[in-house]
Amino acid sequence: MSEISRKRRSSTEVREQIVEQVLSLLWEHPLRDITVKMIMEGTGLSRPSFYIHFNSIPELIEERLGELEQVMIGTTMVWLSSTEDDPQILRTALSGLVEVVVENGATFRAVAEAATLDAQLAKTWGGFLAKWDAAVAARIRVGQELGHFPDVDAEWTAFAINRMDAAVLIEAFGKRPQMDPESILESIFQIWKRTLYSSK
Amino acid sequence: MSEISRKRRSSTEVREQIVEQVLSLLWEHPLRDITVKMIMEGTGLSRPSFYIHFNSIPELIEERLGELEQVMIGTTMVWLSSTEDDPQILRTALSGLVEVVVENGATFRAVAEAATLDAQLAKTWGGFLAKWDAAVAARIRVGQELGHFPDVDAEWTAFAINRMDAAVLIEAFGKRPQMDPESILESIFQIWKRTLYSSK
DNA sequence: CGCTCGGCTGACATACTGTCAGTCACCTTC
DNA sequence: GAAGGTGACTGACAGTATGTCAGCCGAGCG
Repeated sequence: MSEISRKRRSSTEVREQIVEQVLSLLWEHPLRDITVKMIMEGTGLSRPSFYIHFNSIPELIEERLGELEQVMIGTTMVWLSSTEDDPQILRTALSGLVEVVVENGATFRAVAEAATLDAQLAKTWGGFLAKWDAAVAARIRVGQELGHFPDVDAEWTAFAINRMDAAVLIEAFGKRPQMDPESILESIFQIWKRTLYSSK
Repeated sequence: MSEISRKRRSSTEVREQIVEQVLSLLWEHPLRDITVKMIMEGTGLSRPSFYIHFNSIPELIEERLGELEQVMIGTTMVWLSSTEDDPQILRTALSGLVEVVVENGATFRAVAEAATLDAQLAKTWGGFLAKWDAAVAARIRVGQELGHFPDVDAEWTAFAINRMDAAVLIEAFGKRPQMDPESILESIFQIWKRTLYSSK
């Protein structure tokens, strides 16, 4: 009998490996099929080890959402903070959004799926969307005050059009094969543009 | 000890009672909190009895979706089959849609939630949405041929705007307290109108 | 009256989750 | 280099849900 000498690794090292494993599983399976057992089989560690590093699968996914949120704010700030009457700025922002979701579609899909499974993530995801609603509504109001945008209700319009973005991007890029990014970008951009910049 | 004399009821009678029980639970709890045990406690029958009438909770929900689909087709046909260049017809159709979801919001929310839990319902829900995509895309093409609608991509636009409707209506009316139907109708109507009838 | 049909149930097998006492590798300190 | 602490790690367990099945029993039929 050979003695197996176990190597100890740093906590962050293992965490990263688990995350990597989850992300790779997410591209191949819906969240409902992913178990802690399945995740840990890909790491050479036991199932309980998962709980040393994360409290649950939804919590792990929630962490990823937080990281992606930063990136998304960065790519859309160009439009949110602009005051010009130029739809191309909006297009740039939406294009950045599309790029982020094309890269991380499985994570976003998992967030949406896990939100129906886990009360905590449901709350976080709802808050995430609400933040966008508020930001877009504020931008619409600025455009209206400057006479650029039509007199639609800023809050409800932001709500509706953000839900479109979320649903479309997740369905289009949440699993492989993904839909064509150019076509998706063009179609949602047209809807945004016609809704807000129709006077042009 | 008193002997409890059990009454036998017809299968359809029990089925209806179970459905009723599920619908009432759905208005008060997210689907993830609803168990077969919880459902059957409200009926005076044992848990296994559930499986005599339904194979699973998602399957029960799927049945309800089928019934609602018929109603929805009825309320939207007025626009889908029209050839006039009048956004008020669209508004009537959307108004009917809003009404159906206001009444049955919990069911639609449950469908969306169960779609992430159950492969079969995921397929049905995807097919349901795809049917609407095709119908709306066809209507857009008709409008374009008549010179009423702008030259957007019919398929992708239908896809995007339908996803908006589904996400908005479910979030707005899927749980109580519901959002204001008039405001929601107005906001999604404006987006549809500006996207398709912008020349007006 | 006996027989069958079908609604119904207790009990079981299975699967996943989350926890905990206890083990073991590695690092510090003396 | 021995002692001791820290923290990663695991086997085993408890809890809870699902779906199934052999068999019970009420109702209607011949």
